[in-house]
Amino acid sequence: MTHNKTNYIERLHKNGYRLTNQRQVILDVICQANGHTTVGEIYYRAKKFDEGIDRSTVYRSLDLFVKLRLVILGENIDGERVYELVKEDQHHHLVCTNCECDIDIDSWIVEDFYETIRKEYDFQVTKDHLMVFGICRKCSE
Amino acid sequence: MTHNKTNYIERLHKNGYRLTNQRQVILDVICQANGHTTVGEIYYRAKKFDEGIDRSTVYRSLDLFVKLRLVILGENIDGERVYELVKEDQHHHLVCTNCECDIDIDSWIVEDFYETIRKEYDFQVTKDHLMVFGICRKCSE
DNA sequence: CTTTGTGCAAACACTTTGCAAGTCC
DNA sequence: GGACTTGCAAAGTGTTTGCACAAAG
Repeated sequence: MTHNKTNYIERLHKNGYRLTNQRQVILDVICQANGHTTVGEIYYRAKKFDEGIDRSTVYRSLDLFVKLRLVILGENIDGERVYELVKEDQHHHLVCTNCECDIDIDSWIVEDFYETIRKEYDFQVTKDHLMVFGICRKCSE
Repeated sequence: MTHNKTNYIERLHKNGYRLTNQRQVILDVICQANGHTTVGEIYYRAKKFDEGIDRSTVYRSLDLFVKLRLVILGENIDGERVYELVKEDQHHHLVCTNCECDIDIDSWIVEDFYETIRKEYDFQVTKDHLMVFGICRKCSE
């Protein structure tokens, strides 16, 4: 687990929520996935740690985590929701539609892009997590 | 209707598909919407022209239009599918999450961004239609 | 011991599919 | 006429909700 335990326990408690075993498991699973994971995958993996866990619990926990900004909600190219742990540094992704690999990109590239948009159109981009789809080097060879 | 009739009839016929009244209506409706429209909205509007039209027909037609590249499939910030007529020039969008306005942006801005990604990561972006969410000038005042 | 969270089951919304009847070319 | 399309109905998915019981603090 690379995620900081005390940090998210605190975040929950401060906001009047409790740390349950299920929430623990779900966070761990998202962390393990180390990238973008779908609800189905999270549920499937969570079952290995807690056989009795329910889909609704997964949905409810994910909603909560997003609200508390512990995880980020995005979409993959099929339009499915994908979840990912929040990290300290903003980052963005290049997702290959062929091999499904996921390359983190330096945020300056995206920042520059957003900055240009702000200058040209006076438009403040709020989405802090961009996913760009395409073909990676390996797959284009 | 700003869309070119002969053009899409030809496109259909060339690929062995027929122009039905329903398909006509659906294309017209997307054209009228003049921006991104959801399936629900398309269905709702199409009903005004053809009371008997079925949801499945809308879905099937949209799939076909996307396949024939007559319309583009995207997602709005809620993850819903949105459809839009293909225009000659590539373009991209700034969508305000507050007032829901939709600003077309010059494609050079996006091209530059994609080009940087290609140079830095050898990654060929394939998505030709980008939607960036944020707050527009009016709403930020 | 009080409040929050869970599992269960049912409801919901959105999308897809098989098929007989209808329609375009 | 023959292949392509449609409407209908039903089945799939994925997600949300109400409620009684369980668990956290």
